[in-house]
Amino acid sequence: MKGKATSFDIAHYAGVSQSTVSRALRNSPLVNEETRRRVHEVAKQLNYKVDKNASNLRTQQSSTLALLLFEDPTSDESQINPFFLAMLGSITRACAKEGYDLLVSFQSSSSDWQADYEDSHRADGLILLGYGDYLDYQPKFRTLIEQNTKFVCWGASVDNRPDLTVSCDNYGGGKLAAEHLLATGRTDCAFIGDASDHSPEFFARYQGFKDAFMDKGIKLNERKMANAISTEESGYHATRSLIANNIRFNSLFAASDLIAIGAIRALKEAKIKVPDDVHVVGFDNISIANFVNPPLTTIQQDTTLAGQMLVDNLLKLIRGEQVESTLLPPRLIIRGSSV
Amino acid sequence: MKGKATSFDIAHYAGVSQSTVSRALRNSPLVNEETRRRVHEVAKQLNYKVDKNASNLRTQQSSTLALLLFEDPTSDESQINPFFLAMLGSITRACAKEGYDLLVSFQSSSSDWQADYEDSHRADGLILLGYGDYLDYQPKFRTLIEQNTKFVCWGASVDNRPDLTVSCDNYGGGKLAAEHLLATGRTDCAFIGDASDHSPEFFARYQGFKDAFMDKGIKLNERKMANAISTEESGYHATRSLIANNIRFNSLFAASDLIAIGAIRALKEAKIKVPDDVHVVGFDNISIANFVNPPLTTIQQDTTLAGQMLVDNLLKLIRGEQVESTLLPPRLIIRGSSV
DNA sequence: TTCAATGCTGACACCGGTGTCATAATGTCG
DNA sequence: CGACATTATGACACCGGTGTCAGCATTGAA
Repeated sequence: MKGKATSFDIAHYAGVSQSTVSRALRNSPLVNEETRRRVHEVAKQLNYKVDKNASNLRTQQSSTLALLLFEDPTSDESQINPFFLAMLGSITRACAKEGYDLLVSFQSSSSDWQADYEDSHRADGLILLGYGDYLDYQPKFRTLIEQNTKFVCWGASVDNRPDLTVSCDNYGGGKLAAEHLLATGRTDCAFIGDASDHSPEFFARYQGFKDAFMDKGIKLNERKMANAISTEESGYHATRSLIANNIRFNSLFAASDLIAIGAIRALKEAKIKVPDDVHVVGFDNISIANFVNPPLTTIQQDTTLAGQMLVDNLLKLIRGEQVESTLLPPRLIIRGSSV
Repeated sequence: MKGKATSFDIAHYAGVSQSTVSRALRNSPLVNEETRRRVHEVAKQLNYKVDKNASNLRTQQSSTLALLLFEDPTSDESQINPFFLAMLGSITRACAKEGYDLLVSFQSSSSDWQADYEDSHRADGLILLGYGDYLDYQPKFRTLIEQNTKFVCWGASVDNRPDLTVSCDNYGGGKLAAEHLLATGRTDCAFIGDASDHSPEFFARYQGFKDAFMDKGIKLNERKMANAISTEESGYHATRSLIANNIRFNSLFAASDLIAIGAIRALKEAKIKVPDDVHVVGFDNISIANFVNPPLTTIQQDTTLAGQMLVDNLLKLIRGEQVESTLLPPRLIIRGSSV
């Protein structure tokens, strides 16, 4: 037998027609039990596997999803945000559970995506993942919707289409962080992140945080804020600039764990003790968080659930079913950096 | 226009035959420049994308590679080894550079792989990634070779087929670690990892380490060894058991960074200071390594190069070209845990 | 006995491209 | 001017499945 076996080969050896082979292998109720068994038997012997290309071509679907991972262009290419890697893991598993394959692609430039996976029938739908820059993405989202491309995205919301988004309750998470710091009595708080509306997720975290303080009648000092993107480096520099400007605080909320880790480095360097002098709270609960010194108190996002929801919602969209907006509950993880 | 445009639609609007469209879009030299331009023009207007399934079916190749990631079954599913995630990143990028898509799949059980990606024409070849259990994998490797499946693997070597493996020079890396510890005068050394031949990579690291000590006339004490798989937990427990058995040492070589991080936790818990009392050296240079306390001295594996080599070699195999065994040079990264 | 219903199977068109071959148009040279 | 090479194009088979429809045998009801 040269080359791979085809359904015709199976048909030949099983003494039936190719049509019957196709039906038998998909366990169609139309075929006789005895025939079905024989066909399966032969197929196994010849190590036959259905040709996905032929099958996909005929059925016009690929049972494959594509994951587009948007990286912060400023970050080092080998240093992918561990939070997204955790998401990648859960998405992969969710896909496998649903019998879908997953194509993974890193998108470095936000201007021209390689979003033709669906057009070219390589994937039935797209999952977009990244700390979104809300403003830049909208035009592209519109194009995707116009072309009737099925997609869901993490975090960044899509105008008028809340059903396309799965995200953590960032606002609620910010509140949790604030309430924890308030409970420990550290009310003089700094914020490192991006409180502009460019980064909607960070913005929501900040809002929740601020509002929780407001509820207690405490107003955050705007001067005790510094912008940072989600990298250790950026968190380090932002915190250093606060310190350099002689800004004092006894607690710090970072918009992500990576930022928090950078902040701790800056604090240590300035001989400011964590948690004695400053309590630190991060966001994400990436795996490193437990191993830094001191272990980082943080707001956990349930990546397993998130991946599952992204995949579930996307499959529903593909099947044309109704999807509801999805907001996942965050959870406070208390560790050494704040007690 | 209902549904997606096909090459026949382009043909219609460009006033040529479908054959010509196909040729024009692939920039065949057979088609007239003017015709080519017109076809491209129409295709762009209709947002036409070649149907990958049809194309793949005809050409019998998929311009897709599949990555099978083998997880340590004992590790928590949400905690994927960061080293592999770094590899995943570089492999993805290498694939993109070569114009290949990448299918990602996690394999949890080592007994029955989902290795039918090639049989079903979903991928042209496989990349196997994991801290391999040499003995278990060999039969499966043989099957793959028998079925003429194109694959390369990281770390684990394949009987008689060195060309199928890309790995770090683990032996040399072990030596580097040893020489560094020797240079700092810490000759009373413990090893945490797996020095059996079940884990060939760890074994090679240990061999190199041991031999470097031998070269200086120092024989490692077999009692100062503990088995661990590549997780923080496992490293922690292994180290704790050494301490519990009252085994003393002034330096420690861990077969991986995760193990080293666990070891440091155990040491700290026992009030043993790093690096004052014990120097610690890990292996991998995962991104966490720089952020633990103290920052971890380690042996770096060049994941960018590794990913590139895996992809390059696999593509060569697919094209039927000769491939040579590939051993990547490790590099010592000195940080606070050993100075 | 006749006809309809049921169960099972085979023939065949079709999915949307790619590659081969035939052919028409144009140019070149002795 | 005829023989032939060159260039550009169209017709058509083909990749390996899936879905539809027709056909045949068997069974049951009228």
